[in-house]
Amino acid sequence: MGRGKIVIRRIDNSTSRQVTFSKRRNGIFKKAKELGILCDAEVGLVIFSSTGRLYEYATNHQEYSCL
Amino acid sequence: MGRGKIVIRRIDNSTSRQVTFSKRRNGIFKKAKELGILCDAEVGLVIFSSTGRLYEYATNHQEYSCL
DNA sequence: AACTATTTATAAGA
DNA sequence: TTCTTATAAATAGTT
Repeated sequence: MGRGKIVIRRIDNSTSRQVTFSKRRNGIFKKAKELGILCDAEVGLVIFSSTGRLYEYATNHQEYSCL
Repeated sequence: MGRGKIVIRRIDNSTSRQVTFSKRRNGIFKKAKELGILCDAEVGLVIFSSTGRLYEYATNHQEYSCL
């Protein structure tokens, strides 16, 4: 989705790769949250960037079943 | 995305919820794969449906660093 | 960091 | 349930 169609292969330019990583990481986290809410699913997502930085998400449908 | 705009809240109708789950699960797995390839990232994704079924994905950038 | 032209995902319908 | 398609949403390239 964008000005041009892209082929899914490693982005060689590291600046472009970092920009795309940032945009798409946000996108997939949003999708994960939506899936959890819409479909009452539990979702865990863990991402390591190529520089080794960690990003993570997990659904938290608060049940408090033991209170 | 679709014929109408939706609000992000739990889908009450279980048939609709299942259909949406199936569509969006496919979508997010595709996004996970693309992110891994495009950005050379490592991605792990685990999803439990509301019926308790497990779906999972992890990148596998084959390195064979110890061969 | 914004913008926007375009591609992609998908909600609703068949 | 698989296919279609109108429309919403994501995002690639640009500024």
